[in-house]
Amino acid sequence: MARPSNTEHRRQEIISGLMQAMAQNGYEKASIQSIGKAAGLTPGLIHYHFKSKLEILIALVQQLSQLSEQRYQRLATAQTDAKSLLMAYVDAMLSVGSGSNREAVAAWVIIGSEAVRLPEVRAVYQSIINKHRALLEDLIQSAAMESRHKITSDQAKVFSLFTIASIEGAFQLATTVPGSSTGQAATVLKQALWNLMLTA
Amino acid sequence: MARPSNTEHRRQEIISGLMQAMAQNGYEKASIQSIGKAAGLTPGLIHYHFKSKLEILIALVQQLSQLSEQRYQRLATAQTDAKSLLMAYVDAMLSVGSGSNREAVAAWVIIGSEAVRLPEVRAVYQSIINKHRALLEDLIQSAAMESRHKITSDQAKVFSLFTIASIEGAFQLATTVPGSSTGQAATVLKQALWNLMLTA
Amino acid sequence: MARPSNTEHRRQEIISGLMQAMAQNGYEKASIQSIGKAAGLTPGLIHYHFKSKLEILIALVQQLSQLSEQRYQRLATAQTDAKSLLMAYVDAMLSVGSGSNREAVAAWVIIGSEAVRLPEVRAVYQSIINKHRALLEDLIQSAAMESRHKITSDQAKVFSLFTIASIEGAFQLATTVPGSSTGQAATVLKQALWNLMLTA
Amino acid sequence: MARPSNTEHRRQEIISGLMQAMAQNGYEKASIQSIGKAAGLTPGLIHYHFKSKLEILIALVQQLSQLSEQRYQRLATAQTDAKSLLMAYVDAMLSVGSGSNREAVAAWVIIGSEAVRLPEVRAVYQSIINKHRALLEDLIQSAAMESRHKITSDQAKVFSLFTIASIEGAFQLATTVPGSSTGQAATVLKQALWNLMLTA
DNA sequence: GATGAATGAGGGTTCATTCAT
DNA sequence: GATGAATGAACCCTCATTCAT
Repeated sequence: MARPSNTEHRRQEIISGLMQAMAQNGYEKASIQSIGKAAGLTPGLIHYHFKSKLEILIALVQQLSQLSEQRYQRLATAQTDAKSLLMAYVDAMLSVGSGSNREAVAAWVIIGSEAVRLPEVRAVYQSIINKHRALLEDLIQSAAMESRHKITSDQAKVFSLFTIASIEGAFQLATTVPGSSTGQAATVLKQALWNLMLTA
Repeated sequence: MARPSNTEHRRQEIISGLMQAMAQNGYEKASIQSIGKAAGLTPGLIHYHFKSKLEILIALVQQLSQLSEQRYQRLATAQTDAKSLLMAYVDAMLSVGSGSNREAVAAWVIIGSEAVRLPEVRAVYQSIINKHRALLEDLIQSAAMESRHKITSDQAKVFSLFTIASIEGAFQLATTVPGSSTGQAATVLKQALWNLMLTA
Repeated sequence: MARPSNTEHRRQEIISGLMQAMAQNGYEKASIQSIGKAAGLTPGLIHYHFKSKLEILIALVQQLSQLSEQRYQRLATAQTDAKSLLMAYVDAMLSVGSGSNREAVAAWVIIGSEAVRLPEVRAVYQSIINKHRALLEDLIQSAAMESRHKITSDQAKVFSLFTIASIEGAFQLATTVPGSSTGQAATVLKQALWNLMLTA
Repeated sequence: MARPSNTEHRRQEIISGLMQAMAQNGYEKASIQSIGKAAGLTPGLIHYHFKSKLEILIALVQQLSQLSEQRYQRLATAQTDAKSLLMAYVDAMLSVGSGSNREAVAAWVIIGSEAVRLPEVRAVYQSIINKHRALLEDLIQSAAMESRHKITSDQAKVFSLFTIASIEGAFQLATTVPGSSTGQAATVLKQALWNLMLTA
């Protein structure tokens, strides 16, 4: 009797459409029209599934966050010691190679700058960053303990933020500067982070 | 009698107006009207001094770049050894404290994301980054030589990019995440960079 | 086995839904969605029972008219003399106290203004007003005769229109101006109307 | 040097355009396009002079209120006694005959119903009504005193509201019911009001 | 140099209505 | 009867840019 719902599927299409449009033109210039064209949907339908363009953006932010977390979880299961877990984190964040991921990285860079002005985006962005901070502090403390180094809580916090900053910056450069690769960034960051912990 | 030209002054006011408006609302939402309000000028006058809104943005990018270079030059003159020069570079980039500089940092973060989609901005952004890369490679090589460490050209390149990424990322976090400071970032980055060079 | 028709029940729910939505947002802003939400029905179902939104409005107009007529009939049966019938008419129109009736009054005020522009609404509205005019003229003539006053047909017409105008205006004020009550309006109108007839 | 401002003139054109469009199609259906067509202006220009459509409506409400007050002031200067002043008030409100005034009356009826749902309109509408209430109470008290009748403050209040209701209702009928004229309404209302005061 | 009115294109969003299920 | 996805047109509004003054 009732028509079956395809909302989840459509929402996913729309979110992907925004990601594509955003990677090319930024958020403001990613018009509902262009999102619709990328997703093969009409503007009216997009607003049937999302109340506003901002809501699509929020959904995209959350999805990108989930994907990177999944990448970490996948890499993490293979590790046995704490140091490897920490390194796996860096790899999970920066090992983005495929074509669709280029769009994801570009979208994430743009999200970072939208977080500057859009309170709703900023809120979600901050909560994601804070989740990463907490995770990283744990990883750093565990790795330090494992290798019998003393690290204060403050140092763990600072190293954690530094790690995140390096990753975000690597995304920025990877998106805008030819000849910069996130892969190399991962290698250096892992080295730098470990050095920091040893010399703390 | 012709009145004395105040073009340069006006252009400066307009550039500052864009910076303020952009720090609050991003580039796309920084309307000519809002730039005018921030600068105390009318829309018509803005287009008298700049052909287009994009031209103002380009001018702002160049100006912010010059300002950071001047900060470095000022710090550099006080240094005598190569390591100190390298450290001075990091400090110059990240020692941004005053209120008006908060706007500059926010504007720079937004510029980074506009570089993703606007070819003209990307071109200028890349040339700035490349200038920094070249400078940093020199600084790193010099500092390494000074302390009698061997660093390959490739390593210098990678360290240089990593340094820039960490700085850009620190700007991003400083603008969007409370509790993150560029000052702390400078301290850690200097430590990390020096460690990298020693263990290279 | 055919399921028993609930069309009449559904139609009634939809009409009530429009009344609620209209009282809050006016006719134009009473979307099919909002009517559906107020009635607990889906947009598709509403269009199954009504060809168009305008049709629902027409049905509401007629229903409100019937309700007020029923109120009059109920009050009228208790009266024995012509003057009391006339007063009962005024009371029936203006004695609207309960909460759901606040919505009815608001809806009626809005209907009055929709009658300005929508020919279909205007036609129904006019026929309702004309029915009231005819009834009132009769009531006035009867009451006048009963008390042995001579009233011309023209005077009856004018008094009748004046009465209706006072009632409609009382609705308008009751809906928009705090401190105005239809109850007080009824008292004064009855007094004024009777005076008019005596001094005619 | 500077271009002379024609804002006031344009604003007036726009307000008149809204009045025309509203009288025909109501407020919601009076699109910025249709207002522009009525005024010979482009939509963009309308928004240059008014921040929003609602702002135009508010301006129209205030203007209509001022016009009716001016009509009263003009009639009032010719009067010497209090009763005549009171009657002049009724005449000023209801003596609207010319073609452009038909539009004004229709617009006012629609405004009354928009006051039901738009808080900003309601606020202005209420303040206008309250100004009239205060004026009418004064006029009624003065006329009563002049003719040596005692009227309580409460009675004056109630008569004042009743008068306003009758006027608003007369507008409603004049706009939607053929054969109803505000002129006749004025005659009856004056008679009714005076009777009320004498028999109070 | 400077003003501010004016344009025109395009933006996000709403919504009555239709229709496959 | 009932659902809810889908459409397409229209709406209000924003804005970079132009230009007469």
